[in-house]
Amino acid sequence: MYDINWIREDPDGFDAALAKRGLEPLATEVLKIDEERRAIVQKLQDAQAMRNASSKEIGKAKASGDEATAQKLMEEVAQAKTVIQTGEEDQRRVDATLKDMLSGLPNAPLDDVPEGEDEKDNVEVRAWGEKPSFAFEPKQHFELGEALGLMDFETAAKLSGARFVVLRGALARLERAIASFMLDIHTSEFGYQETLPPALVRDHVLYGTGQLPKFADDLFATGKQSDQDKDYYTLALDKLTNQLDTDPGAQMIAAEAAQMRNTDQDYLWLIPTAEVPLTNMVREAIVEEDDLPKRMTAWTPCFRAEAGAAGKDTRGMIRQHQFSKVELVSITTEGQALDEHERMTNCAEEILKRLELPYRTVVLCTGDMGFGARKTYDIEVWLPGQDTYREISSCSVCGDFQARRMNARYRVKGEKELRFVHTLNGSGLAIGRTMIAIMENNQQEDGSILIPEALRPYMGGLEKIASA
RNA sequence: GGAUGGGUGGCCGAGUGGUUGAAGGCACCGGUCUUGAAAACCGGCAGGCGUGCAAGCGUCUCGGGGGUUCGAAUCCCUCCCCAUCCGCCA
Repeated sequence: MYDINWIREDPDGFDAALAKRGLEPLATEVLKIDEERRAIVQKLQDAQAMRNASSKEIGKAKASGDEATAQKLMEEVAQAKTVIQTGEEDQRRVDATLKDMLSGLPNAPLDDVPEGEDEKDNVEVRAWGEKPSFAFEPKQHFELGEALGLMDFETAAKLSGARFVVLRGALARLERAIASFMLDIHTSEFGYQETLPPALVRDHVLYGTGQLPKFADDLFATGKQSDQDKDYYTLALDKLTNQLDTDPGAQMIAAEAAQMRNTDQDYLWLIPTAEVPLTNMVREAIVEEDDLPKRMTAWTPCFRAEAGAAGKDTRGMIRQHQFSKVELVSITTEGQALDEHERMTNCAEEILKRLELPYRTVVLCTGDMGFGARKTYDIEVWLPGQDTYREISSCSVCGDFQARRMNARYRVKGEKELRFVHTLNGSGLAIGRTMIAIMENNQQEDGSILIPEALRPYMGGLEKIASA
């Protein structure tokens, strides 16, 4: 969410930010509405001031028994009332228009973010590790996993359809081992507090981090009131429409149906990432500057519907409706945010180093960045089976974009002033993709997989995953 | 799912129609005292929006929306949320 004051001060800067995102200029339109809004507010407040002053006078006049004056004032106030009523309606309307307009806009990229269309224009900032060489043709993770009998897409499809997987035995344990390993490092070495948040959240929480209102199609929603119920109430309303004028009973039923349809009670969303609950920990709160940065990490399942992504990465575990991830979130002051971004990215990279997995880090170009980000580093791990780098972590600094949506602020030390916190999030790392990388990089000619040294304590000392 | 009770400033908490934007306490900030600290005492301290160079002024906000009234934290309607007990349940 953009600061309207900033748009007023620097409309060209605002339009330039939108241009970087490939959007048409909007400043003129926004400022026109803003001006309209201020005119409405001014008029409304004048009327309210008059009403308030007169009301006090009425009180005094009545107290002193001056009924004539009181009566005259009351008539004046009655006239102001219509002005107030329409003014309030106008303000609500124009506030909503402005909010709709601004809340659908992606965050402004920082100046040092490269401009570009899509992932082709991302810029590599560093690479680490040596790609393994094989005396044989390296396989893809699903070939290895299925051959081992520990990765089963067919059974998963029976249970849940496409884009799910069943892991068994050592691979199932590997998921747990990787997650524990990551959490241990982030908590004991990097100062993140381990957190176990809910995986179901309310819609305003998703609005806070920016998934709603624009990306509802990428999410799974759950609820006791099903969509069919809603359709039912809608249908009932349609059927009743032509009876409404004549039948009071129909009116009552229609009112009830309308209410049921518009009620989102018990309606929750599955989180697409732990970023959502972790970042929202500070929503509607005022934190002390001394408590920042606040660092949290969580291992959670993540759920993504990704309606638009059909046909991409259909084989294997790369793109699933459910996967788990260790997430990093930092809540910082304005001044801390950029350093924290570098730090967080290093925390994520450190995991790959300890797992001895080659990777590169890229800066996403303006066209490839997520909705809420001002700058994003993607860490891409080398996958020899696919002969390519694949994203395994995404670390973003969001400025105060999410904080404005959440109304999350901090008190500047020694001052009265409140400011919006700055938020950052990063994967530290995606578990499934880490598993894939281990499998493909550490595969042996016989199809077995060497477990990285660092993980062996988490695997009960197991050194190699092989078929029984 | 059933029954009740609630939602007030950073936190706790008083307040049932007229200088109450809100007592009191805690926290925080400044000061007096002290070698220093604590304690004690004095003072300050809600947020948003509008306007103004600023001091300030105005306005809104006591969960959200609507209503009654000259006037609402206070009365009415409605929605949301929370807590407790019972039921169900890992």
